[in-house]
Amino acid sequence: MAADTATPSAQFDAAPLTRAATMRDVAELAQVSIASVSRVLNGLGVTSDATRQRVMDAVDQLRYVPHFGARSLSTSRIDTIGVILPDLFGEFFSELIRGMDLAARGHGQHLIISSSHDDAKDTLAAVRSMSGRVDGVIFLSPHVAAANLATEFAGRMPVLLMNAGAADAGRPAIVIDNHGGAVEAVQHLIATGRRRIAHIRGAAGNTEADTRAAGYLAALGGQEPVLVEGDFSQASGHRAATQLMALPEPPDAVFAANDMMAVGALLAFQEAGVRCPQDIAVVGFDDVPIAALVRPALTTMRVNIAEIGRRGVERLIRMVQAGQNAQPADTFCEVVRPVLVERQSTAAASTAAVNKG
Amino acid sequence: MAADTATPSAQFDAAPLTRAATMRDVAELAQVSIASVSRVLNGLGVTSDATRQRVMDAVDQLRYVPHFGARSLSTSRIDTIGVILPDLFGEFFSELIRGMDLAARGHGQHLIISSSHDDAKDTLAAVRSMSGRVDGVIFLSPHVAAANLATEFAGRMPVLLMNAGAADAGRPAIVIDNHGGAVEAVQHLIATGRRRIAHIRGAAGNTEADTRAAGYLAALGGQEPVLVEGDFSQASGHRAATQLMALPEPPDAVFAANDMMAVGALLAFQEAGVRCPQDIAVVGFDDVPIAALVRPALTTMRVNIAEIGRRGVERLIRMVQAGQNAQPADTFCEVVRPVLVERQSTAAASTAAVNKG
DNA sequence: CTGTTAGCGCCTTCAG
DNA sequence: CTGAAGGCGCTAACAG
Repeated sequence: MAADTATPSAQFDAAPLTRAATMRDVAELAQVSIASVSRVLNGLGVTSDATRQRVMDAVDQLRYVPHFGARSLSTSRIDTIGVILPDLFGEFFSELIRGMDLAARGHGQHLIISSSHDDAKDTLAAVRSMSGRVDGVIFLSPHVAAANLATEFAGRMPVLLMNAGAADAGRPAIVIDNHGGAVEAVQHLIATGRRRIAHIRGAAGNTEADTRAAGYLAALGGQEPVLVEGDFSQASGHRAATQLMALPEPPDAVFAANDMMAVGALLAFQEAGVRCPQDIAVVGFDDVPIAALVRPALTTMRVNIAEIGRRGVERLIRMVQAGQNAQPADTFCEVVRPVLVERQSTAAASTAAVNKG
Repeated sequence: MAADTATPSAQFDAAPLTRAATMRDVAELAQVSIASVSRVLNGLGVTSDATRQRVMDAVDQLRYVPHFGARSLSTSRIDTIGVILPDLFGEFFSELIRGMDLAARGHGQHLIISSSHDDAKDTLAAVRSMSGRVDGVIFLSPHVAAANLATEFAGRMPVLLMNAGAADAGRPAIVIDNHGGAVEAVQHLIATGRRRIAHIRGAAGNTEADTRAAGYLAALGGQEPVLVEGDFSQASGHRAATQLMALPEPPDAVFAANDMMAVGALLAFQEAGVRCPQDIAVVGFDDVPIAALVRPALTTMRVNIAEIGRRGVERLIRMVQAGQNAQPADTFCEVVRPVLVERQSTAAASTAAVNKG
């Protein structure tokens, strides 16, 4: 181990703290040219072992860190991707970022994020403030029409849409297969012997709600639809379930458009003495953590959020690289299928009896 | 292919898509000097209305966006703060980022985050890859000792610690008052008439667990301590509760070191026919969303995570600014107190009878 | 293998 | 009020 503070030879560099060390400082200390320093640092070109060693020593001693802005200026690379998010639900948000960050890091990219944008104006401002410092943007805000984006970014930087409803925007997108997921949920209920399946849907006008409801209707087969509207909140699920129980011909199964409403419904049934899954089966959507914690544990359609985030980042990186090579962009829409997670809330009649806690 | 480098001025802006517009392009289009463009864009110096207008028009037309790297190079500012996180629990993560992002945006700063670092090596790599592109770093990883950080960053850039246990690192920090929170939780149980209070603690060695357990012991007063160890998971809470019920003298109240263990305990009591809050009261810690959804709803110590994130960012920004003015750094430890949220799980005997669903 | 030399895009004195 | 010119730190040709 060498001396800590500066105590070099002839010339005194006793005050390196005044200013961040620069490549030139390293070059001087190592007695080489700055070009050599650059080569060593970037592993490009060829350098003698001796030179490399001297440079590395100097770097350590000076605690040199390359100036990002300068590098970016001369390479015209940013190695950063931006993510613009709406006001997202806890678990979703963190899982998404986890997946994105993992992928980004794996590709030597940084992630700069801007969250909680609940109106179009706000969102657009975030986008603007990002441009110039990111190679591309991933977009999850449902508040800005794809059209706005198109004009804002036309030919400027790659944009990947991941908002629900971006399916046919004619731009690169990754979306969750809400329709397919709903179909599978209903089919599962049918397969486990349920004969009167209701749907607690999300608010009309919400793309996700609409698509899931459409899937429900499509999968019903000959059964008569029973629809109640909620708003994705637990309370609305509770209310909806109460309505369902009051029907002259109550259902023996419920497909809720998301887990929170399903949980609300479970509580309502419990309070009313309606047993789940014996008297009524319940399926949710999303597989939020609480789905596994409620009793009975909730069967649901799991959306692998982290995976979606990872895919998004990798896709965007490809787009960025393609853009640099002036290759034609891929503007198709990638679809992610939710998978069924079976738990107690839809156990079939025979096994249902076993349900205890 | 075609190397049409020179595009004489007489022509208009037919092909600006080849390359991002630069300040020089704007200057030419607006028929002014680069300096004027800079003045207009930054609102510095003085410019005639006419000039300003011409510049703005050109900016719009060219969709000019300043090159971040170039600006950063000449101003030696980054306007970005880095956040390094461990593998965080869903809700905590998202709330924290929400608060941070809000504060950062309010100060014209960007947030670059790196998450899911579960070992020291990984964490350090993340830190390194950030240095040079952030003005300062907020640190939440418990895996890297403050000492490592100190040497890694000594005098280079401001670092704010927000990991549990950073209280006496002698560096700027913001921590949650785990001890005080635990004390308040226990006092609440005492105040509502409980006379034998057990604690389900987190794993020994975990700073948070240790501190909360210490708070429990300190608040007990004359009561005899009853300690069971868990690991912050719901399952461990379930096991711990089972152990407690098997005691010759079972407790009439439980303070769990976090909500997930409290939920596990609630389920265990429920399965065993032990009524909450009539037979036993339960308090958690954190106030995760599920705390309000379980039945009975869980009394807990709420930690305002978003607020902590906001504070952290604002503090770091102050540190950055102070550092630029070479002012003495504030290296004290800021403490955030959790607040008690009363729900059904600790209702006193008299009101407990009302509890129904 | 190594050093010299232009810029990258922008800000900022300093003259006019 | 405006323009010209130098430099921020780094990379990437191009000579030696």
